[in-house]
Amino acid sequence: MRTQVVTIHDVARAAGVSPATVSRVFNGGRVTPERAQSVQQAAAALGFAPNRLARSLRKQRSSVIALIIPDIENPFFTSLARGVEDAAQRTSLSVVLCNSDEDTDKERRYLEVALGEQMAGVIVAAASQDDTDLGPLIARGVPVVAVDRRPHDAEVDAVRADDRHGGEVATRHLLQAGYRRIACITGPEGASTSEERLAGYRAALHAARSNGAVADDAYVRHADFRVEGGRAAMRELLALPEPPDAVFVTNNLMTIGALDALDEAGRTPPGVGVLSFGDVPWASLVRPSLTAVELPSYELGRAAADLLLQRMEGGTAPLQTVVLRTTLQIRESTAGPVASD
Amino acid sequence: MRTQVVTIHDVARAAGVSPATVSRVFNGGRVTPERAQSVQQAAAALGFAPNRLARSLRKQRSSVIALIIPDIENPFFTSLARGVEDAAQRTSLSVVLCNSDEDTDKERRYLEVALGEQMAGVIVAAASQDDTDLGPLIARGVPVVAVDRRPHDAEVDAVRADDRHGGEVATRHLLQAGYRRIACITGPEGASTSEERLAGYRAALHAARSNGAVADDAYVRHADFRVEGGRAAMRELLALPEPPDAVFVTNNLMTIGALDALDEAGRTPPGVGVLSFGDVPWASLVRPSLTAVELPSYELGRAAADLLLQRMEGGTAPLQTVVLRTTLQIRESTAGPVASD
DNA sequence: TTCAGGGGTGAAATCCTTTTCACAAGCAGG
DNA sequence: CCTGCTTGTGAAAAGGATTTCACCCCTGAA
Repeated sequence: MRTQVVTIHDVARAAGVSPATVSRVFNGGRVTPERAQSVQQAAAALGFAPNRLARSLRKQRSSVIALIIPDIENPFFTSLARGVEDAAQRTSLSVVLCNSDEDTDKERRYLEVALGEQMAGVIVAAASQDDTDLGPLIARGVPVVAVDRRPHDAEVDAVRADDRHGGEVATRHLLQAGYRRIACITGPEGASTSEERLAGYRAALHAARSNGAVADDAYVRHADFRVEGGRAAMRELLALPEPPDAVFVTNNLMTIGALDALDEAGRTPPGVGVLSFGDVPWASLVRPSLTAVELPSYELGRAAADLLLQRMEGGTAPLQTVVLRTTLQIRESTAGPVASD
Repeated sequence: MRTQVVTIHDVARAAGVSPATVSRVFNGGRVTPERAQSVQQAAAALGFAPNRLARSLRKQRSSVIALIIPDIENPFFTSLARGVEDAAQRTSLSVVLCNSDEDTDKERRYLEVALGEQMAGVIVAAASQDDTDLGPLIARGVPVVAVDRRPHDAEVDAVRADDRHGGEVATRHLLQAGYRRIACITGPEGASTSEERLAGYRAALHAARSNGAVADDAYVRHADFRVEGGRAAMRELLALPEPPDAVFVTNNLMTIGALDALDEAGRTPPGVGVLSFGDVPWASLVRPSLTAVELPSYELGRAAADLLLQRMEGGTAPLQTVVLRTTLQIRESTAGPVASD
């Protein structure tokens, strides 16, 4: 298993030119056509593949961009990743995905990798609002775009959904459907999406107080954006002396858990209203069908990548925050409480 | 936005030593404790982060491994990715994920990246049995492990499931449940998993011919391992003059599509038996519950990573193929055809 | 006292490209 | 015929780490 590497020197020698010329052939310098051709031939014959490390080292910039997401098992993020990929596809950049697992340590390591590997750009859905430190990347001049979640005080371009507004619309819908004791299962306290969606929920409830709506923090649960967390939170809510008659769950996976817990307790929507922020994966299989705030996951990725590419091309426009709209899809799970309940 | 990079030289100067000594401090060479400490301090003070490109260039090997998967939106692969990550976690290696999207061109590009970036190792679930060329990586001495799908004639370690056996067991179960016109929706012709699961299905049917089972290739459909493909294939099957009374679908996403198509046609399991190879994501929400061949996705990733790490540590053992067992989980969707059907 | 051996150190080579710089040749215009 | 420009080219520097090699100093054994 010989590790015989073919370098630009070998190609140069074979083609009877200097390494500089070979480099120019591959990078669009001026070379006479015939010479270029003989270089091409030599390279092909020898099976030359440029050493990207050397290239990146010299150019001070590699040709891959990193996408750091907090949960690779959440279809929302994989769809977002597709958006990023498709946008990057049109350039010569490759996308590598890093899964921080909602763990700021893992995330830090990946950020270090991105910095140390001189990646051309970074798109990050931050694991934490506070502990995600984009400083080194920014100081080094690496373009960074925050997507979905916004790190607290970082000076970066951002692409996100209108979380607060979505939360408000969702909660108003539950109120209109006749639910009164509306609970909220939201994500970890550090995440901007958690907070904003919760804020929207609170605002809607607050506005409807005179209407008999119950605004009580006993109905608010912070979980971890995962199935298990949603299940546990829902169990807790169902165990309250006066259980909620509806629940607004701020992410898709937790909704799955919540539905499981409901099922376990023998309750089903819309007897207990269930509204998910973000579509549940393969929602078509779920009965009754789920009302959800539709989150433009793919477009978020797409927009983030576009913004990044723009920035990489040297755009000096002031920092932007792009906010994408969510839309409420009303389905069966929020048809209203049953009379006897 | 100054790109002031702190190099090992700067640290050396600040600590009053040579760059070689700084390198030794970070890589475990012999250095007197006090000197080591002053280097640490200088590095911390300057915010030194080693340039991983330079390091990898010199060492001829980077410290990231690539995992190339064909569909990032398939929970099977994301779970597998978790397995790989968790195994790599215990080392100093980082995992980057590349999504080939079942596209051999995209896959080729990622393989080039892996080669050009001198990645420490590659785990690949090949998009194609024939067009996936691992040759250059292998020639270069990069450890490679094939997972789930096996490229045709590549000389690599492999980790996969007992696809053929699983397919046979699944089909036998459908036969025992009383189904007779059993269709099979399988994946693209190039993929080893498609072929093997199909082979298992055929073997089981063949063995049961005397029993009234119909073994007819009109009941076999090749699709693309995605939801849409499964839906389209199921529609075709339902449009046959004599539609099948059960279907064995060789992957999870296609099963979702098939269920959609059944629903659309007003048919439901177990009236039409449905058996999925690979668990459907969040199967707990699906009614009736689905019989499935459970695929040890996480363990496949884990085992592949372990094998890779072993190989990277210079194991010179002969090439291995690890086959992990699948288990049939019998649930409601294959309870047997209704009498009138 | 001398010599062997080993630990700690720095200078310099090395990894492989890209890019700068200098130079030569060719050509047009004066 | 000479100047000035444009092109094409190769030598060499640069990018930032690791690693080899030579060296010094010290200890322990002969």
